[in-house]
Amino acid sequence: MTAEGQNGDGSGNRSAERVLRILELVGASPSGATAAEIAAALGLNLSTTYRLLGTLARQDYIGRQAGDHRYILGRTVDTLGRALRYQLVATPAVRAVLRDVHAAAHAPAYLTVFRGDDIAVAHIEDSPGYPRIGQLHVGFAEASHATAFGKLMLAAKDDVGVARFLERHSPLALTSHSVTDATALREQLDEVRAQQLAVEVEEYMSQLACIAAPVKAKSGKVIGAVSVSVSAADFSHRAYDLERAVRRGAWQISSQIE
Amino acid sequence: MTAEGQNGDGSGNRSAERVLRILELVGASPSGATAAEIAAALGLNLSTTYRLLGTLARQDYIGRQAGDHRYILGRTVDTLGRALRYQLVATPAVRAVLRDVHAAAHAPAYLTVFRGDDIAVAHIEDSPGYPRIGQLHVGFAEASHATAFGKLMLAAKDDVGVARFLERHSPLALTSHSVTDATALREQLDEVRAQQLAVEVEEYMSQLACIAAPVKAKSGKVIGAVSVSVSAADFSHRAYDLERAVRRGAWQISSQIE
DNA sequence: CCGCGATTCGCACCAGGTGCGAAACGGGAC
DNA sequence: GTCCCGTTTCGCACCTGGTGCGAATCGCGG
Repeated sequence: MTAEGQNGDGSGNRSAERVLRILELVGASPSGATAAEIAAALGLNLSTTYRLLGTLARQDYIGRQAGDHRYILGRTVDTLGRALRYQLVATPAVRAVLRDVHAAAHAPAYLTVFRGDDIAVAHIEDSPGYPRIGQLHVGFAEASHATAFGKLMLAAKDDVGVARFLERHSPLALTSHSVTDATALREQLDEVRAQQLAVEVEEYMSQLACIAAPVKAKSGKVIGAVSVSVSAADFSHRAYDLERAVRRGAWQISSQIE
Repeated sequence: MTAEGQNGDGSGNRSAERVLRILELVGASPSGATAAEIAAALGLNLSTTYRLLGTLARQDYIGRQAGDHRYILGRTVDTLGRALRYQLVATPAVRAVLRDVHAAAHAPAYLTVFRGDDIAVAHIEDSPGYPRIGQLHVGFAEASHATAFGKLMLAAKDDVGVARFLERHSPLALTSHSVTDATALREQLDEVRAQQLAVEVEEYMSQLACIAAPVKAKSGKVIGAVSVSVSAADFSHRAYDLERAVRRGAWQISSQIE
């Protein structure tokens, strides 16, 4: 290792990283990429590129539309994407709990799972007509200090973790109610820890309020959240019922784990 | 190469293939997999496994839930899955065309893209209340000789291609109207080629009919289909209008390509 | 029939990847 | 606290698998 690699860290392999990089690159261009483009973009030899593309194609990670010589993502990517969704939800029993929460709260119910600084939306149980968190869908979502489950995720971290998060995602003002001051936010998190509950009113979207309870592994570690969203107007007089609903749902899911 | 590889073909690399295999394996187990399990399943050395897992984790292809030591699929997989859907649909203009087809036909409109022997559902335009092809969603779908777009895909192939397809997917009888005889099917395909249109009545699902027109690249090659599904009862007296709608939609999309 | 991109093939070199063993974590159990 | 067991990282020597180059082949449009 003559210290000339553009590869930041020490350990690792090369071709593996390259295939993955290719995959991302192919995914990033809406109309796919040609072998030559890929080689150029990643600084690879053309032969090497074709060999790696072959490996990807053989396993159906990439493919090409009839007659075109551009590579685009393939069937396996689709399969993996679906698998991811299943992994997040795991059991049908979990869905059932969410359905109950939804029914009890008369509001959209969400199950989110925490993954480092990321938030994965595992499941959404909803019926038409309720105020929903805009553009939230199953899959990964941008973590935000302004959502109830975001607060819960942050509250699960220690000071270092919170600091690191804030470095990367500085607290933006999404609405006029968003908390943007780091100290104020830390105080909120203390409150969240004490109550084992996070509440947010119009911090993320105006007119919208959200309440979330922690899902815990049997070790006690917070690994996700059950939450519901309602209109800010409704929130004040229904707060207690909503709290009951999410607490109950989170408890049920927690006890189902493992 | 002492001819002892369990790897069927000649060319290829190893670690690349291994990462991909790991990815699939992790995706295949609903609750994820531990490093040890993966190593065992793929016959890898533990050290190697960790190194490869490290590569995958660093690029966020896999991750783990807080506190658990099982690996599950990560954020990048989600990103790629979404990218795939965009690649299939490409432009908003295409969606607009489908919307028009949907409106004109008063029926669900589908855009499918052909990829070898696979069919990818690129987009569905629908409103509640219409008879829809069961369980069809955006992403890859099993190709079938009993669907209108399946016939179109087959018609785009030469005799060898059709034969190869039939070897792998023998024509099953999904309903009492399904065509299961290879010769009869070939005749159907000739008709499809002549008409540049595929029709199917209750061959795939009873009570359901489907009509599809080919989308062509500027080279003239058939690369996909625009189709609609209606109840079999409706089909007879609306056939002409439906044909117009899909032909028009397919034409518009074809002319938009590139 | 020629020419130009895309794609595959062959081969020699050598650095990246592998496997092994051992060491450092980490967290329950007692 | 201490011991144990499973997980994860580290170091190192060997050598195989991967790379890059050039040439050959394919496929198509003119």
